[in-house]
Amino acid sequence: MTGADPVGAAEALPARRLTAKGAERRRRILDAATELLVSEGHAALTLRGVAARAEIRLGNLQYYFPTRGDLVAALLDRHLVAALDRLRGPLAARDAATLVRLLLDEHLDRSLTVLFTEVWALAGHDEGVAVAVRAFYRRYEELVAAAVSGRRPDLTPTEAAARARVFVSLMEGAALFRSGIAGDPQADSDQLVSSLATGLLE
Amino acid sequence: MTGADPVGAAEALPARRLTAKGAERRRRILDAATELLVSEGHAALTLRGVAARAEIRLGNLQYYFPTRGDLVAALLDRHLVAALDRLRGPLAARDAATLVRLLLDEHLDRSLTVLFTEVWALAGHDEGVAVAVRAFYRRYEELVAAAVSGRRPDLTPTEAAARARVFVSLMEGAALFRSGIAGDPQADSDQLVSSLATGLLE
DNA sequence: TGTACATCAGTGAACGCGCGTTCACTGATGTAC
DNA sequence: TGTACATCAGTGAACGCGCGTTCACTGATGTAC
Repeated sequence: MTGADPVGAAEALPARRLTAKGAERRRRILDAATELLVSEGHAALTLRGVAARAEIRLGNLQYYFPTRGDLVAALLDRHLVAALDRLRGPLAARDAATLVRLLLDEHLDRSLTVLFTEVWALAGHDEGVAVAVRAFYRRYEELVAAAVSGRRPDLTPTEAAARARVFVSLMEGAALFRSGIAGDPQADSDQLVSSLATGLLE
Repeated sequence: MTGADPVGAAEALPARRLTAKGAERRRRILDAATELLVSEGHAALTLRGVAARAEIRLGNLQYYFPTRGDLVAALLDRHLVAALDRLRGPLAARDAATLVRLLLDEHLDRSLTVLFTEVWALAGHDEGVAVAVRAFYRRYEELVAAAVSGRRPDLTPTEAAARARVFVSLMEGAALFRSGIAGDPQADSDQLVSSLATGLLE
């Protein structure tokens, strides 16, 4: 997937207009691919498997995604865009503690975390994916930095950016321990994460 | 890999004595497999690829690891044990700030982090791997909790455990942003991570 | 020290299977006049 | 409203390839007497 575009850039399909039906089918294919990726992993994400889960023929799938690389690129793009969208609500919260709670609540969704572990693993071996992933986190950090600066106008942009990065690090690390992958949620550490994260924001 | 043993348990090979030469060859095979896993990812970890990199024949590889599952299980075991071993030095440091610095220095090794993203992804789809990974992090947390309790005997075991988990979360999250996967090291955020982590220890 | 034998280590060919991809084709839908 | 045609959508068969695994076999090494 070399040359994948950064977050939200043009999709992987060659220029071609899609009818409403075509767009809907494309969505169903990506839904099926997501399910397969989350439940079985990247190695099990085969074109035949996706087609079967989307209840279409292999050839039809390839009409929308000519190669496996096209499918993976579109899948990555979709989920990075969706993840950024999910951030906007919580980040708009007035109260810092509420902001943190909303973000942490989302991290309890195991399938989201499983998906991101796949993305991280992919980024480790594919520079195109890595570029998109780093662009995603840059945006994530910028959004958090803006939330910090809004609360603490006395901080320099550099200080706010550093807090933002540590905030995101803590959140991503905590996700591993709250999704069942590296551990299961614990009330005491959840509270400590919350207070640390809240402290970074204000 | 269903039924993988927890960290450091018996290896995946059927009971069979290994000569010094056999043990050495087994080590070389796991070295080759590690290189391949880090550079190309789990999907590219094929028996033929490992054999080629270890400069042995496929059949010879299968003498040591009859199935791919055996190889992956042994690889996982080796690296979880090695990761725990790497912790013991830093965790024995007298000074909390030194402890944190030593741990963070290790996280700059990109290949170690890439390896762990693969392990996390694997754990997301394979309950056997997940059991081993959770056991690993339980040990990791216990070691950190002991380091906390040594410095802060006034804390209850529960409080020390919560601090330990948050400490490990922060470290794992920071690894993503200091290995080039989700971002590249930044002096300001590195320092903030250090002070937060140090604060959790004392 | 020699010999017989068990076990360890390594070889090479073959297997069936699922993979991504290619391709020629048919049918459905939209559009221009 | 009808007709011709381009484009969109979907089908089905086939391809070559690399995969994990099986197996019969040979050679090297260790061990018991």
